[in-house]
Amino acid sequence: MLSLTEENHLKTIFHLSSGDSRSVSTNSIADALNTKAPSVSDMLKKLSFKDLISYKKYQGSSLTENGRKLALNIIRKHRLWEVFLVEKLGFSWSEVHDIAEQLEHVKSKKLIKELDKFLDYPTIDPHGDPIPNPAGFIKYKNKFLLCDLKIGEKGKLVGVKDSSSSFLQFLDKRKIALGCIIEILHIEDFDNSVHIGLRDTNITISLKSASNIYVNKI
Amino acid sequence: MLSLTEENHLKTIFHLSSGDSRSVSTNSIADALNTKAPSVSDMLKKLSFKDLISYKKYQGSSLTENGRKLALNIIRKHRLWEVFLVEKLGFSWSEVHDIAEQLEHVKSKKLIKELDKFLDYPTIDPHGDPIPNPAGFIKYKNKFLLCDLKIGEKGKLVGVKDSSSSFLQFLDKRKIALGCIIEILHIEDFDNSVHIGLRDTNITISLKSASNIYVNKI
DNA sequence: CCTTATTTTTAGATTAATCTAAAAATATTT
DNA sequence: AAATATTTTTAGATTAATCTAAAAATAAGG
Repeated sequence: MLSLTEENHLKTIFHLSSGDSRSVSTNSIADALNTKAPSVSDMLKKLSFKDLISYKKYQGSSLTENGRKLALNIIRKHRLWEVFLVEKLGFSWSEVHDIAEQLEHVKSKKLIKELDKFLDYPTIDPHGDPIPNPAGFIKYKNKFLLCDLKIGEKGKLVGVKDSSSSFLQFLDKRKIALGCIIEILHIEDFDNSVHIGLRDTNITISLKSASNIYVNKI
Repeated sequence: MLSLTEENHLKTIFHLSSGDSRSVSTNSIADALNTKAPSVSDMLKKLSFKDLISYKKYQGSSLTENGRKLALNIIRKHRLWEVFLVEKLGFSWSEVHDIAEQLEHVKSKKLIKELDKFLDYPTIDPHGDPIPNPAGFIKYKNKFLLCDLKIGEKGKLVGVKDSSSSFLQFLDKRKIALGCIIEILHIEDFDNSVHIGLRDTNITISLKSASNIYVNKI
């Protein structure tokens, strides 16, 4: 049985390695978890001993197959709970992360099985991220950053890169939500800000914002 | 912010004092929490310092008004989650306790507010226990133990005293559920076992079982 | 009411998770 | 490639939660 801290480390390593077997630095884990490098160093030894990560001193760490399975299971739980909070309890997509961070650690196979059924087997969470299946398989869609579209191209919003609540609320204020059709109208030479067309308005957003929005070209 | 252990101690003191301001012994808390007396002793000091219990060495402890409020809030969460698990996810009443023990510690006022609404403001949990309101008020129904009914009297099952899953499964097997009408047909002189009439069968249960079933006389 | 039994607390250790400060390894830059 | 900077690890402490064993207080019984 994993402790809360062990689970959080596994999940963070997964996210930082982008689901890959890429090696992740100790400091980046510490930053992501709001903790300090020595704490992470200790945990890496422990997770390595349990064969959940492969770790050579000073060389970063990456998930083993076992570790990846466990990480994906936690992420599965997190995302299913997010769907529950939005679909059933009426939360906004900007409010659910912190609550799901707690719910994801509740231990019960049956609970997640029944929750999945109750939600009618969703495949994406409220931010557009794919929900791993019970076996730990995750299906990535190929998608583009809004900033990579050319002028005149249109995309359908399918996700965000950084789903911090401040960015999600920024989108809410502008009525930009999952599924919106966005057209690139113009890109400012001066600061690369992006003029976009929505259903019934045109607005300008910063390059940083446009680099945080995933779309499918249409 | 209370730790998980602090929350569990408060809840246990509430249960052992039957919701009263009665004083509770250190050992009884240790037994209920599957821990040892010295651990409880330490925790009592801490909770006393935080003004959540009143505690004089060697004299047992009881909840303060603050402590009672917090305990009832945890119990509220526990019971709402139990309703969710049974009503929405299809769990049996014998399966929900351990999962609710975890869910009750999730911190989010809004989560419980919305869950309550989603469940349509239930007032009792799947075992017939009353759900405290958000202000920490709990409404006890006056109810009788089945073993206290006289021969010929009838009662409607409204709760169980000890809701251990083994007892609940015992009831399930006999198709005895919340709301059942039970009539006392006969009490054996020899061992005080109780012969009861259900909707379409008569069976015999032990005195111990009959002392664990709450009914409203009808 | 004094002796014995029980309960409760204190004392002292242990484990997990954390930290700061210092040492060691790796990376960078002239 | 030597000097400097950065990253990572080790060393050593701290806090919370736990335990066992021993001491202290209370309760029970003759």
